[in-house]
Amino acid sequence: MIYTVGEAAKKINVAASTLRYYDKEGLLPFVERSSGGIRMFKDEDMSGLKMIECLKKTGMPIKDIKHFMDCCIEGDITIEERLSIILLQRDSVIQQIEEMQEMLDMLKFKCWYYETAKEAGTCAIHADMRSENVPKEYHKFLNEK
Amino acid sequence: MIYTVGEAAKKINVAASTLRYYDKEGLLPFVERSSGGIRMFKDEDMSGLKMIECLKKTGMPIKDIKHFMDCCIEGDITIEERLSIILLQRDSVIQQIEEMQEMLDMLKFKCWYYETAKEAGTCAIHADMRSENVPKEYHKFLNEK
DNA sequence: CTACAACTTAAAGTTAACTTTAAGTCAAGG
DNA sequence: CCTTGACTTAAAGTTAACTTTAAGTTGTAG
Repeated sequence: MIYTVGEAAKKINVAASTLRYYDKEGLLPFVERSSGGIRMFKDEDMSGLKMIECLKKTGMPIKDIKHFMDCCIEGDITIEERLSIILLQRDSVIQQIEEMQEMLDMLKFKCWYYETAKEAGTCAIHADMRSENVPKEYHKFLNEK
Repeated sequence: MIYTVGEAAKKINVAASTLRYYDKEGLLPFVERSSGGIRMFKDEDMSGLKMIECLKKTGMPIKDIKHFMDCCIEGDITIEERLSIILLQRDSVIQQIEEMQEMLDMLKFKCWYYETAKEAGTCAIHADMRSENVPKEYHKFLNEK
């Protein structure tokens, strides 16, 4: 199956102009062209696009993604380099998830805070709230003065 | 305890210029000034900064954060609005974590892919790899042709 | 063969979130 | 009182990642 830039873009849910931009930046060295110059995305190219999306969504800059894709084209001599890039990215994602989890905990605390305030009709309820009336998991968010 | 902009910035690990920028954008309506015009961050202001950091790190645009902080200043009449903002942000973070988890799964698969290729000395090992030699959790990443 | 939607490029424009610069002011130590 | 480092503002500059525009080409359907 062959896709044009517009079809490929729809498949991975980005704008066609984005794929053209990626191509210009060298992220798509694997994409071939028709005799008339039209980009032809093969099925195997789509997994390349998914890899790009994965690296992009996990915060890798375009330039670093280009480097990785260049390594892919270079072949087996870059296996170790690619492995170490992916290992670093994996660790980065683990950290990002941890940080997001902390942020989620804070937001959950704030949900509780505002739900409690809503019931009471005022945020003042929290000014003299006693520790034992605050769920344990939220204690770390209480203002230490 | 009172902090200057530089001290407050250090405490939450951002640049002082960033806090001045936030102030200019209206994110810090709670910060008071000395008679000479110097910003004075109180201890309670620091938890406001932490809230801003939380919203920023979870992808909320500066303008929306400003709106939230404005609501905080407005008082109890905005409790429901603040609650619904936080609920939406909480749901957004849950989705973001889910997406990151999917990306992590893909990166773990790629780690396995390159570790296997490294041992074999070539990525070609994956061309005719049989499904039963691929760990189950990675089956979803195998190219369906 | 012609129309037309979707493709092509280069170049300019956009947006968000800062960061830097320049010129000047504040406040604490000696 | 004076120096000095950190503060102040307004305005300009930066960066990344696109997006839009303009002018032209390709390829398919009728």
